[in-house]
Amino acid sequence: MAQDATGSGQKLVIVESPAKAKTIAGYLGPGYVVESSIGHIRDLPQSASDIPASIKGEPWARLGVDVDNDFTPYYVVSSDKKSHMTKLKKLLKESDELYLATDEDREGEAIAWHLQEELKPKVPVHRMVFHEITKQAIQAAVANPRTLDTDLVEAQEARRILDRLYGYEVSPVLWKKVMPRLSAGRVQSVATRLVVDRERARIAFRSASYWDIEGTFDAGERHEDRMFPGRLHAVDGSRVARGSDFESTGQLKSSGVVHLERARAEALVNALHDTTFEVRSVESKPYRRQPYAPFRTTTLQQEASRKLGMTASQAMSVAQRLYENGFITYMRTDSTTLSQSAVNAARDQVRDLYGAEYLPDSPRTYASKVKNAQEAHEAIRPAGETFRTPAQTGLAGQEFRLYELIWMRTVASQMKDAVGQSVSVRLGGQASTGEDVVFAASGRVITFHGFLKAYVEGRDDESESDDSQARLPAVEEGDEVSAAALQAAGHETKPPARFTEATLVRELEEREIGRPSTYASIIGTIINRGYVYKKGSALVPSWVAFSVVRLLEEHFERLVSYEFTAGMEDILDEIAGGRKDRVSELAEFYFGSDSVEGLHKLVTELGDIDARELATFPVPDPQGEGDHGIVLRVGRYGPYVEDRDGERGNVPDDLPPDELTPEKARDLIANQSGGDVELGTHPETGLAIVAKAGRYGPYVTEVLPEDAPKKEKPRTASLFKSMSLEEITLEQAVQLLTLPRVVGVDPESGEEITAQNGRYGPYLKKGTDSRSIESEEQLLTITLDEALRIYAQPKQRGRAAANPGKELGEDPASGNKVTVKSGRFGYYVTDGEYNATLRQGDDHETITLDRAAELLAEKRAKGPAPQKRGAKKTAKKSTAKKTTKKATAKKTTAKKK
DNA sequence: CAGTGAGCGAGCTTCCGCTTGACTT
Repeated sequence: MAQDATGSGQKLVIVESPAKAKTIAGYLGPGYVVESSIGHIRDLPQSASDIPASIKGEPWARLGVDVDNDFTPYYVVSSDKKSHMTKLKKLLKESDELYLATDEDREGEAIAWHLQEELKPKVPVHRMVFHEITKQAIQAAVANPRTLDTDLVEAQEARRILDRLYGYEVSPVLWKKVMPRLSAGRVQSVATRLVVDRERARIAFRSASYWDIEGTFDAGERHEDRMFPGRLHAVDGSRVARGSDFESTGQLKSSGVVHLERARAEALVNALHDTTFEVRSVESKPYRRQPYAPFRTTTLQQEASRKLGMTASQAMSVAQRLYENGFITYMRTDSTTLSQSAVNAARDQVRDLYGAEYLPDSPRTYASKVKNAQEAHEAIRPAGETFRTPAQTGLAGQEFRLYELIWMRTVASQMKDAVGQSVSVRLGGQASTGEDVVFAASGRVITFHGFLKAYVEGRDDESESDDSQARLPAVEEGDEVSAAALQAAGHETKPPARFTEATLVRELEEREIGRPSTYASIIGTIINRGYVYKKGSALVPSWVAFSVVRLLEEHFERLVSYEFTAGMEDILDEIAGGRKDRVSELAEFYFGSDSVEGLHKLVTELGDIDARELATFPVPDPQGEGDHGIVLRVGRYGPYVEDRDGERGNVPDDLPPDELTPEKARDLIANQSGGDVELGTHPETGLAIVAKAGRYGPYVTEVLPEDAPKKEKPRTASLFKSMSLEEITLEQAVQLLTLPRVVGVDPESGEEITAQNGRYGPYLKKGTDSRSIESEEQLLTITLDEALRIYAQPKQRGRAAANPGKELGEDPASGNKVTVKSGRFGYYVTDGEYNATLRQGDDHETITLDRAAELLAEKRAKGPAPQKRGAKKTAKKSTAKKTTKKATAKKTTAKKK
């Protein structure tokens, strides 16, 4: 069995993170070599270049999963992990035993399994697990190993394969129907939908305005806090409406409340000038607040955002540095549990810093708030068996501030509750106009601050936080109180706030979507795809996101339902428990069942997805002006608005969807034509000449009279590269419009030679024979003699003449000359017969003959001409071609930007 | 989204989760 063993007695322990390896090595001592896997070591092929040759020809190669044979996944060692795997193999060779000590969760178990598959150990293998990194825990773990949990690995593979099928099958639908390079996925699509849904709610929102009275009251000089604020609460026994009494439609939803308008509120203020108020009631309730649980990834991200203004990824990268340098425990965790030694350290610090009266009798524990928590790690806390105070760390800047936050939160989590009294006072009085009015004042007195002494959580809105509320004087029922100031105050109900990074992450976590290691990058994904952009800290969806979300909702409803992931988690749990089978679950997802429509069918039957319809939205109409007939369309070149007459206007990329109104749209349409530069009238035709910015760049055109026959098209001409919209003169425009210009007649053939500008630059044309010329200016100046001289030369075909390329040498296979050339799709090598585009990682400057020969050989292997391989294949080919066309068009515009 | 003239090689995009550096600015 241990024939390869060295007899050295050395044991190899593999964990996931290098920082962890370092710490654990210290706890295990000599005889153990601790290395890390640095996360996952292999994965399904990510792109075409990763696909192993053995499966390249398969129809499912693109997926990396053999959907027809039990969804067998094909894994490849990621290129950046190859050298690391060599190192691990070498270490294993020198060892007698292998401990797979990856995290004890679904992904960790899978990493352990992949390691075993890839390392093929011939020595005994143990699975070792621990949930906290203390000497005790580590030594206990190494003494009590178990075996690999293959059901858990199955669950991970199911998760991985499902995500691949979802992502790699649905994304191409978006390329075809919306735009190339878009993406869909179990997590990102729901995240995008959340942002879009919120924007929809904002668009549908109708604000309501309401008034009340703000007062400052004076309880008299015998009170310490004599002045206190109060707000109008009721008039003649009916409660005054406040924000929460209104629907999002602006309608009042509560009955029996008075909706105060400005005039009534101001009249009341006047009628209360001489009123003396009486305390009608004083209600006091005990107040008690428990400390917050220690940080996990999402709560750390939220507080770092609220208190330190960090983005989710900034918070994570600062935390990463703290972790690597041994200041905090692992920062990607869904657990709020503290190890015993951490609890002790926190309690010690409470006693030292705040005194024993702040220390609860027994340690506090926090139940997990996360339903699918995998609890492979501790909560995020200061590292070590005793905590360093921030000052003792020697840290500075962001690292200091984040450490301080983590330290305070951890210590506070082991402190006593804050207790006090919440007091609510009602003041009554009579207006001179006869109404009975009631004002309300509320306050809080904290008698014991408890944990609030150490830590107060930030708020997303500016409502009162836990430690700040007005103090009220100790008034009693029947006391007289005067109003020091009264003022009518107007309010408006506000639409639901946009998500920020932090609130979106919190929402995703609550819906069990995404994992601690991915929360920050989800934001990056939806921003990079152009689904969402940041306006300050708010996340605003683009119109493309509206299109994509609508397509997914209408055709892949289940996949973007907010419950999909939760349902998947349940199934994965069943698989992990050995009660369900990976293959049949994936088969149901992909091929469907009686109750579920399969993904495969959905993505192959796209005929009824009407792309134009999906990309068309009526412009929101908050004023209710009725049928304004203006729509927004998401076009290839971005969003634009179009009115009934087909007049269009570009919508700026940074105009938030909820700010687009019919009025704004009309503005955009008007400005579109207003953006044209009127140059004057043509001296001969009398027509107005305008310069415009067009799809192919700036151009000039003439404005035909309204009554001109439809057939008649205005003359147009692109500006020369030396001209600009700002500087062009009428004279230049008139000259441009003379193009195409007749240069003369070829005496030999009798054909007319003309000079004009075209797609590929300036050229001459004689019948069907065309020749490029050097400069645009020549279009206006070239003489017949010069033109004839050009035609006397043989036609230079292709780029070959202009760009002969660089010769590399002779192809050993064909014996042909191999050259590198630059073409429409970038650089390629050719041997005169076959052409092969350079791949990612190839460089046209440095490419060698060998590499070129390799590329050409691959090309040759594919056969000379595309072979017919049955009707199905041909059909597929034609759709592929269509996307190609789209992609090229998109590229052109992208460049222009 | 203005309208032009030929002809040259297609190949690839995309998912979620685990981890760090290696990059550039």
